[in-house]
Amino acid sequence: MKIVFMGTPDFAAISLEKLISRGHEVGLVITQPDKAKDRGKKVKFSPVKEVALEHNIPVLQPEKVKNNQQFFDVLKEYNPDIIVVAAYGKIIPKEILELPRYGCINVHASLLPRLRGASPIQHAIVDGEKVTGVTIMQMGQGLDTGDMLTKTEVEIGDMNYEELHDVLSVKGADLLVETLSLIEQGKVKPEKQDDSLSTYAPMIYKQDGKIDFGKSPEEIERLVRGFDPWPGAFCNYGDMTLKIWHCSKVMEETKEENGTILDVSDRGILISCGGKKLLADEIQVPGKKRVMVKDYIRGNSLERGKVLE
RNA sequence: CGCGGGGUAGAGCAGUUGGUAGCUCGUCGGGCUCAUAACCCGGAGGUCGUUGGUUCAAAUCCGGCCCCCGCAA
Repeated sequence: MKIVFMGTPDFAAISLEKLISRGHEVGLVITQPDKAKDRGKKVKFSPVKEVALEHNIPVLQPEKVKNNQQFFDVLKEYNPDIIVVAAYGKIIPKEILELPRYGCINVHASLLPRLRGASPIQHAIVDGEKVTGVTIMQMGQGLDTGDMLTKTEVEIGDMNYEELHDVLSVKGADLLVETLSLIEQGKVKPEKQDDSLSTYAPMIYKQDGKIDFGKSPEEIERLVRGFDPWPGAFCNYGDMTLKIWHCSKVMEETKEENGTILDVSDRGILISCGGKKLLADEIQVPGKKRVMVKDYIRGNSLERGKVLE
């Protein structure tokens, strides 16, 4: 089958790599335009573009895919049998979805209909899901609402965002290869999503990592874990931003104001939250690397009694 | 040229009116103790990111380069 691949970040790059290594005919790759990111405004290629270049596959980076006749014409001329989409980053118009013989399929990192949207991996953790996974679906109208073709499950356990992301990206790539072969053999059985069971995983912004100490230790721990390593959960210690990279819940009660530093020791910072306690043992301050609290307090001080906001 | 912080013993930090470096922890050895993440004594461990320059003398002043990180995108 002639395949067009549309994707942008690492999650998608893993799938693209897999397709190529399994000998699939990927003749065209679509990814987001290069952007000046990070310090010093360096222009970086998307991971998907890197993989495509490595294998000498033509890359297109249209600013927009909707109402872009020129782009549409190129796709039409290539005449793919199927378009594989994985975390592309833009809504794909109906005319493109209907262009290939087998339409467009999407690799989505959740067990649909749960966690539809832009950041299913982080939210799987933050929302407290026990199990998540990858769903390959036929793309149609609506956001991640298409018919499901195949699924694979993963138990979250105590994985953080990065670990879960890595597991899902590999599982997703494997599932994609399997699914393509099922499609070729005409063995897929599309299954409708039950909208009543759906949840939504909206795009994550840095500000979403702000810790609300009014929440329970469990919720805060999930936020910290789900946002590790990006964008990270943080709070304010005086006028300094304090990121918390790892913490655990302590099931003792306290009547101290939420956010109060109850104790500081080699074990970590004991913080009052939601009437209970949270022990943060790995932190980071501006300009420094993340570090265990026991190391941080060797040369820095954290005042007991101070209230984190 | 986006703004900014930083690279000093294994770890976290101090030391910038220039005079070859110090603290806490860890580590090694010894002591005390029923015992200890406690306490006492002693030791090892540092080309002060790199490279030029100024100087009698540079971690400390000046220039280039490398690397790490926060913000903003």
